[in-house]
Amino acid sequence: MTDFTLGAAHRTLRDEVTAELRRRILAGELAQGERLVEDRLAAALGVSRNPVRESIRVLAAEGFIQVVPRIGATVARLSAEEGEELFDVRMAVEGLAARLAARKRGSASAIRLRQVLDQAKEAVESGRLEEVADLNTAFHLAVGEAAGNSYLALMMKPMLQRAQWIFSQTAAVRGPHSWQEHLSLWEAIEAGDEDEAQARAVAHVAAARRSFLTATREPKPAND
Amino acid sequence: MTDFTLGAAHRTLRDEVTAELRRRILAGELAQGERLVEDRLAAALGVSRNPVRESIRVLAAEGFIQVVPRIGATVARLSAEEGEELFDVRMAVEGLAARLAARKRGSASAIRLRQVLDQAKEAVESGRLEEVADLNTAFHLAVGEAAGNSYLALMMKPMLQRAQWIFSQTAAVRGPHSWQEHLSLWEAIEAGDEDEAQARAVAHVAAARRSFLTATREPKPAND
DNA sequence: GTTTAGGAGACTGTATACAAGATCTGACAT
DNA sequence: ATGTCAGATCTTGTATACAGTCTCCTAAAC
Repeated sequence: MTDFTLGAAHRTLRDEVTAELRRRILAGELAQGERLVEDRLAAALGVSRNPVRESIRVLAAEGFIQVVPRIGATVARLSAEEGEELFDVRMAVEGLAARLAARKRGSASAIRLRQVLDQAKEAVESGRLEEVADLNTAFHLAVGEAAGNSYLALMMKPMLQRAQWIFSQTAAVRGPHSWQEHLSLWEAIEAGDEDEAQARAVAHVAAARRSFLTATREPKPAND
Repeated sequence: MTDFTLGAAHRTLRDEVTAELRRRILAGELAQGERLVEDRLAAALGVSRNPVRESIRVLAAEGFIQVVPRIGATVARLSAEEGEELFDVRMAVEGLAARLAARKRGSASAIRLRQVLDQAKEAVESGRLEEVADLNTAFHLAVGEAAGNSYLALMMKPMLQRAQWIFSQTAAVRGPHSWQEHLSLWEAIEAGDEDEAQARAVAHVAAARRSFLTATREPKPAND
């Protein structure tokens, strides 16, 4: 069978492997610290070691995998502290993203924001939980893209995926309340109110941090 | 000849190729948009295509290289706008880094700050220009590491290298004045004054932006 | 029982091979 | 002169091969 995607739109095995490994890590199917043996991954995914190796480098650069030369790769470990630290970075970065998005209101990518909100509303109501998590990341990323700052978007993507990972690991789900805050952030962006947009984005991340903290401090033993 | 580095400290060819390609891009030896043919790079560096390919993925994740499936890799292009945009991100991120570093003052990595400052003073006085640029990046990164936030440091590294690239491309050198600001930032961090540290870091980046803007607006034609 | 040497097996790092798509060249048709 | 089509060439994507190192187990020495 030949492939049907042409030219630059072609998805290479490497891309698919990268996406699949990232998905498995985010979904918790690959546990923190778990050893990643190239041979076995390659066999499991039905490819050779080469695409797997390239994927491992990419995921290592994104911080999901730790590589030690001549020893091998493992899924990264996230201590509770490291989890909490990420929220500080997010507040700074996402605050900026919201501000810039408000400044640039009406750009083409602002439409995408509304789309994601609508999709999410539907997914929340029908209780498709995993999809909701993806849409959450998609919304935050869309804010980054609406900011019209190419490096900001580039850098936010792995940051937000890492945030999603943290939440999936701690089982701290926030539910519809979080989407209310998204809607409120969207309104501020649409209104072009920079200060308000930044404030709401920061408050939203701060709320997420609180729910992360209560989730880690009580139900589950910290994993260290 | 066998290698002398043992265990995890071993430097693989991939690591060396990555470092060398990054260096060539930062130094301008590889021009923006330049085509990167795996065969030729491999031959030029005396290795096989495999380490080169893995390097390309890493540098693409860092934003220095653009990869199009089945077409190939090119050195990324930086428009003047994209260059300017990075400063916004830097102000947010480095402001946070300085604040956290001040909060954590006295940590082991704070000593490193002073070391870099001393090395830089020497390098500035003897006019070793390329080394000064590296030390500038090293100082900013050291602030990030002194913040004691693992993701912050991880994410700042490519961001600062990108900043160094931008400056090397525009030939906007700031000289000793910049190091005065570094010293001043260091003092605020040492004093544990969070607000002042953040303010000085932001002001420092803002000053860098101004010097970038004057450099691009006048002497050289923008490369778009 | 503990320690150490040795060797088998497992795994990574690197090189090479091959298939398929992308690009270029030049001839031919209009 | 312009456009288009076929073939040759270049380049990437993927698989396979092999060498060197690391790990772990076993057995011998103390």
